[in-house]
Amino acid sequence: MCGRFSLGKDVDEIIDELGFDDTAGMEDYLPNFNVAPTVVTPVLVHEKRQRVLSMRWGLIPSWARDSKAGARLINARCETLTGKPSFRSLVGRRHCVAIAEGYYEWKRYGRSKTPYFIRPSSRRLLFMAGLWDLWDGPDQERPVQSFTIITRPPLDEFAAIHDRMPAVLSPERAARWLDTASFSRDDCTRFLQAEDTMALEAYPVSTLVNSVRNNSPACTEPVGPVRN
DNA sequence: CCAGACGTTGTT
DNA sequence: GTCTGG
DNA sequence: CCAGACGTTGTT
DNA sequence: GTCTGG
Repeated sequence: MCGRFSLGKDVDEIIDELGFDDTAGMEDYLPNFNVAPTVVTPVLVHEKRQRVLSMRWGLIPSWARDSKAGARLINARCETLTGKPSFRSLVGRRHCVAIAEGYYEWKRYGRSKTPYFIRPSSRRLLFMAGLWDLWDGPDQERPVQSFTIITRPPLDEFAAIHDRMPAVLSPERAARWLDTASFSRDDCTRFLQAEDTMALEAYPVSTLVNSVRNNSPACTEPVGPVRN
C-alpha cells in the first residue's frame, strides 16, 4: 500500500521537472521527507491544462458529514475502484497524480517492522495515480480539496516487501491518467495494473521515519543494500 | 418507502 | 450523492 | 503508515 | 483494544 511518502525537493526543482513555468498551486509548499495522511501536499490535475493543486491526503467524499469520515480513505484499491460509493463517481472525472520522490513501505519480520524507501532509479519524481474530491465543510468558505492514492498488487520485484503498492505512473502514463476527457472508464483497472516503464529501486531506511515529527533527509537515507 | 452505509490495511 | 437492506 | 491517547470535575 | 491525529 502507500501510507507515507517523501517529497523533499525544492519548489524550483519540482516545477522545473514538471515543465511548468510558475509555482502556481505551490505557494505554501515546504519540502517534506515524511508526508503523512492529513497533510496538504501538491498533486497534479488536468483541468483544461495540467496544473498543481495542493490537497489534503485522505479523501473526504463530497457527501461526508464531517472531515473525519475521510481520514482513513488514504488508499483506493484499483480492483474495486469503480464499485465503491466513495470513489466511483470520481473515476473518469477527478483523476490526480500525487508527486513524490519515493514512498515508504513497512516490511514485517515476525513481530517487528522495517521501513523501506522505494524510488525511481533515475531519482526523478515518482508519480502515483489518485482520485480527488471537493467537500463543503460546515464552516468552510472554500471547499476542502482532498485525494486518495490508488493501490495495486505489487510488481514481482516488490512482492517480498508488501502485498500492495501504489499505482506508479511514468510521466507519459501520468499524462494519460490525468486527461480524463480521453480516458476510458472501462480501461481503468487494466491501465492502473499495467507494467510501468519507471524503473524503481528499494532499500531499508531508519525507523526515524516512523514518527511524523521526524522530517529530514535522514528519513530517505539507506541503512542497508539498495535493490533494483 | 425510509434508514443507514459509504474504506483500506493488517492481524488473528 | 447513491446504493443496499429492511 | 505509525504514534499516542484513551476522562471528568473543579480550581487557578 | 481501538480510535484519532499527523
